[in-house]
Amino acid sequence: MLDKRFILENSEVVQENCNRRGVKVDVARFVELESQRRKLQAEVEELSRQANVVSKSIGQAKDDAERDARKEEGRRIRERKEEITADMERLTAEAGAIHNAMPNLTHPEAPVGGEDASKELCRGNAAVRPFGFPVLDHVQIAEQHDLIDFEGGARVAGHGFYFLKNEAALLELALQQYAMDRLVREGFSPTITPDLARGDVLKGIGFIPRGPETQIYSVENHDLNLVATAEITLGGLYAGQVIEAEKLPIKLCGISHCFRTEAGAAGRASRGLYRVHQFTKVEMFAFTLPEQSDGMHNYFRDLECEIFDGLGIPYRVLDIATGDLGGPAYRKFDLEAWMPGRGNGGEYGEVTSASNCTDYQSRRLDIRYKVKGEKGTHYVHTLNGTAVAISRALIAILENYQQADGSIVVPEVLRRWVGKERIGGNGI
RNA sequence: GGUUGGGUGGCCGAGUGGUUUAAGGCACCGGUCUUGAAAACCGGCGUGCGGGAAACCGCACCGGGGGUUCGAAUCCCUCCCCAACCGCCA
Repeated sequence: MLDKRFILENSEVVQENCNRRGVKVDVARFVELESQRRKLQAEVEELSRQANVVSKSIGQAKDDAERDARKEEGRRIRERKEEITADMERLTAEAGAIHNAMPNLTHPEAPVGGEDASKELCRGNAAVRPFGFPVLDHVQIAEQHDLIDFEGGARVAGHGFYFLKNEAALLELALQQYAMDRLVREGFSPTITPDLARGDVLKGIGFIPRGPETQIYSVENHDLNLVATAEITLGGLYAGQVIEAEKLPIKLCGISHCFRTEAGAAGRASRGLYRVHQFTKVEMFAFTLPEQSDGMHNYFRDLECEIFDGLGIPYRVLDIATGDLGGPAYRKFDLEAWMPGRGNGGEYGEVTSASNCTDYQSRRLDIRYKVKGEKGTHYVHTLNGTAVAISRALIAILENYQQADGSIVVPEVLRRWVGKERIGGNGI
């Protein structure tokens, strides 16, 4: 959510920003409604002031006649106030709907355009391997080694659910350990987060908890929803709080299960583990001072690169174009890992995403900071980034590390947790 | 799931219809004292919105919403949340 005063004073900038991001918003209409609303608010406040004066005078009235006259006057003033308040509330509702639809401002360096305009910034250390044998995709590999049971998942919970088995289960734990271990050494506070959250928290982060378009599973008869990412719970952790400035930046990392309905995603490339209703993710989150958020964003991106370089997986880094940014993001970097079994001869597939949401989420969640000795408070900046989304990382590992003999080499950094160097093949 | 008690400023906490302009304390800021610090003392100090160059002024805010009243932190209704205990349970 943008600062209303900023919108009023910079309506052309805001309109231009919405256009670039492909969001249809009538900023001029908002300015008109909001200006009118402010006028009415001033009137309401003036009537309140008069009514307060009258009420106070009643306590000191000399006799009943005067008291009754004053009461009547107070009643009249408040009636008029009610009428104007009703008008004001109509304007507030309409202006609020427009305000709510406005996306965040955009980083000046973010490439302008649609999805195709996203710009490749760099590639990882590992080169794409030449395979001298027919490449299998992760579904085939998993079947060969009894690693994933999609049929069992479907029987229990329907399409999009699965059981990880054997080394795949160990790999999930290993990836969690690997990512958490790395982040803790960077000074992140490790957390295990709730997998459900209240509707207000979801909305504050920028998700829509209910309704036909929702990506979120919600629990019947409760204001609770299965989280789509630990970004929701980590961001919500400080909702309504005022943080002392010297405690910033706060860096958290959290493990959660992530649940997504994937409504409307039917037909898109989604074989196997790529697009599922549940997966596990290690997430980074930070609360920062405004001047720290750009640096923190680059830091998140670099950590994601380090993590995938450590796994030895080829990837590219994208600076996401304006038209493809979600509402809260000011700028977003994605890592796309090379998935040799994807598409026809391999494709890059998104494995992580790091967003700087500036004060867009903190305004909705009411997360502020206070500088010692200064008056007033300011909104913090929030950032989130994927350390490891297990399901997609598994795809990349299985497909990139497959060998001519059908075995899969376990990435070196994960061996201490998986307990072996190779899945299948000679090592069976 | 049951019972009881709660929700008041950054924190603790008083406050049963108008002397509350939300007491008091902690923390914080400034000052006096001191070689320095601590202590003590004096003063300041909530958030948001609007107006103003500023000093400052106005309005709103005591979990959310609604109601009674000239006037509500206070009374009524309703919802939410938190805690403790009991039951069940990994």
